[in-house]
Amino acid sequence: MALQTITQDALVESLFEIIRCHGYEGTTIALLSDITGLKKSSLYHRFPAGKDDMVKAVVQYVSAQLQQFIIAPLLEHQVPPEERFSTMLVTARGFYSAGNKNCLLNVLSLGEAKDDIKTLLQQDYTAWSAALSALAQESGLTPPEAAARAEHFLIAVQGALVVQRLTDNPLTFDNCMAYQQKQFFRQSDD
Amino acid sequence: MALQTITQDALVESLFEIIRCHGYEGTTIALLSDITGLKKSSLYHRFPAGKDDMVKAVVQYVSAQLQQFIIAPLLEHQVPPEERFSTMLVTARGFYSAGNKNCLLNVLSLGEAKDDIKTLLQQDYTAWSAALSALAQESGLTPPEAAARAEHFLIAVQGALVVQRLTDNPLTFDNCMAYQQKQFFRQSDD
DNA sequence: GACAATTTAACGAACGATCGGTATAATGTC
DNA sequence: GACATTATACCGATCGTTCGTTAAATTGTC
Repeated sequence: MALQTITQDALVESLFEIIRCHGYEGTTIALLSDITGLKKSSLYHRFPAGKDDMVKAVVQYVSAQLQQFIIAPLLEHQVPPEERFSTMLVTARGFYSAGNKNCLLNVLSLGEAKDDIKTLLQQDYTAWSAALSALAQESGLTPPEAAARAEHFLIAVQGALVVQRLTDNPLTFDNCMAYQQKQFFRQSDD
Repeated sequence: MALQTITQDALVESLFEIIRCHGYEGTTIALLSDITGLKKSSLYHRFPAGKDDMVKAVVQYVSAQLQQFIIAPLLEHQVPPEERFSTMLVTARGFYSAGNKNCLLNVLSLGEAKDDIKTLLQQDYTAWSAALSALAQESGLTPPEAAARAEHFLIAVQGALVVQRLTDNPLTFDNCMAYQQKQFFRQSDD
């Protein structure tokens, strides 16, 4: 096999950064070619089904990352719940570059991506939410209240990313996450 | 003057609905033409500077709507703060169709819209946030805490819209707003 | 009020550029 | 030489945009 100039993983990682920044319609094959350094034909060699194939590979890559570095650590029963939550916050902060990079869930659910791609995004959200809900239940909350906390937190994540992008205030995400950490484990009051 | 087949206001309203749904790159002149009923060349007659001109008109239209129906009522000093907040929630719910329609602030800040357009969006966010902050101060909060409440609320709005679009759960927005109303006027606890 | 001159709105057709995609030839490695 | 990979060239379709024209309403002049 001839030597690959770039590994598939590194390539998908590049595609991911472009798509999360430019969205589905804003991401053109020419742009992908420019940034990855691979000519169009090489991209089509790697992804025979074209643009949708590339997007789907990126979504699957992100799903795997989410599962491995966010969801799995959330379910580590030997670690205290508060510590697992803090670990997740650190990981998520890195994933979103302290709130300066967009979430693929927002970007691709807005665009005209195909339905099977949107289904994958929905599954990612559901998985993250379920892990958070399980964590909240471990800390003593009822199932419905745990589900509400999980949803509130993920709403805060998505909202903080939007607002930070809107305002250029680099502390929006961090401030919001610090507040959410307190809220997530607060005493039940409603 | 030759008779207009559609008023400028109705035209901009149509453009707004298309752009908030398809985003900047996803909105093509052909699509605008199909939905408004005006041919492409007629759209250029109304908006000589082209697509950016149309987008800017939409943003200015939304800014005016925001000012008139959201911000001004928030600052009506003769009405109790809680009532003004409730009124805003009703208006915002209609504006976002109970969470089923996107916010232009999110959609256009993601796309490759020109910088002057993004500046307008930023001003809209700032104006809304400032009005909320003033309201929170009226209800007895310190300026920094009032600003934090305003930001938290707008983060919740943006986040709820993203999550509802992601999950197809039609109650996400309403549930989130009901929770935020309680949070906005709660006793200071941090 | 009659009627030419002007302005406005809308249109069909076409522009160059770029879109996503596809051949086919050249390259490099074993 | 076999074969995976990359490069060159090209395709039809669509992108945003511009042009030239027509029809209708307004304005100016008598």
